Amino acid sequence: MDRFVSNFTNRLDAKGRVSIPAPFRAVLARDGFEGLYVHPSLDLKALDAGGNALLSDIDRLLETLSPYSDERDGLATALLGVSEVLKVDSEGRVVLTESLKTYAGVSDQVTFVGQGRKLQIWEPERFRAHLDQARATVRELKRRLEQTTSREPAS
Amino acid sequence: MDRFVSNFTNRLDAKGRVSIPAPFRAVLARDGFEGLYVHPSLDLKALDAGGNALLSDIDRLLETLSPYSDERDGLATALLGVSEVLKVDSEGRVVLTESLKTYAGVSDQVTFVGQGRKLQIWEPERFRAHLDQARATVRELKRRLEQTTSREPAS
DNA sequence: CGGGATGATTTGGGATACCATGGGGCCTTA
DNA sequence: TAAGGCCCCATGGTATCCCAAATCATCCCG
Repeated sequence: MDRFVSNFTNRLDAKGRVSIPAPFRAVLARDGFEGLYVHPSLDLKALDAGGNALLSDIDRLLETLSPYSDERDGLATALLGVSEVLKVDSEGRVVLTESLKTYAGVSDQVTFVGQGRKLQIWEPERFRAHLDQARATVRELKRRLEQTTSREPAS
Repeated sequence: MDRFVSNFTNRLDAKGRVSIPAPFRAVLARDGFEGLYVHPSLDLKALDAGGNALLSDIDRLLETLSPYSDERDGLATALLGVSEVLKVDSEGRVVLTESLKTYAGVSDQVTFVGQGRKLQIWEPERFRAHLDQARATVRELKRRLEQTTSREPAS
């Protein structure tokens, strides 16, 4: 398994360190990236994190824009300019910078959420709320699908 | 990591010296350039800086314009003509020239912002404002991309 | 089916190294 | 000789490393 799956909640210690969940560390190790690449999500109050896979996604996105264009500069600023490459200690922990914690509203606990090629870092309460809302959206979508197609519910 | 990522704010001392953030120094060292190449940004009240990678980007840009054209001369003047190659002292500090500081509105602090192959130098308050604007622009850009492609959000 | 027991993982803390910053003084240059 | 640039060393604060304790999960045996 080479992608981030499931979610884990860990606490920050007095020095602000958090353990990256072991399953996620395994994915990162296979990815081959030294450290943890983290940046604020563009539209959620959460952090996106990952390794080379995430980096190359960002690179690809930047390459679609012409050099020296405003769009590209803006994107580089909004992504690379506010990113951090966090060092991982020998126990698999990282320390989030102040600005990252502020952005995500993190204080003493964080929830790591698998997203396939990347992972997200949430303040636990916010993640619960986000999850509830996402489920509601999905239920709504499912209901609409069931109305247009005349198939029976898939449970 | 071979690109400029994240941002750091450092202060100028009484002699006008600023430390280049250590992670950026590491990138410059790998790039192999002696010193720090700096020029005013073409359209922002900030400075662009870097090493050989930035230099070769500029070269490539100039080559796209026909030799002896007014455009090329103008661009060469605006980039190369106002560039400085700053010496880096043994502690990794540089001294910005008066004209560079004036252009960027720098007084006693600067923010170094990673942009991948190059970095930018900002007066901290101006950078905050610029970042807000860049994020807004990117959100808009992302919305457009999501409409054209039917892929899932990249966050 | 319950109770340990074993190994992995997370959490904690002290020591250490690195880095941003400040200042002295020499040496060049005008 | 005065000014400025440059090199070197000193210091405080912070991040990193290494070792130890506690927590948790899994597996095995009774």
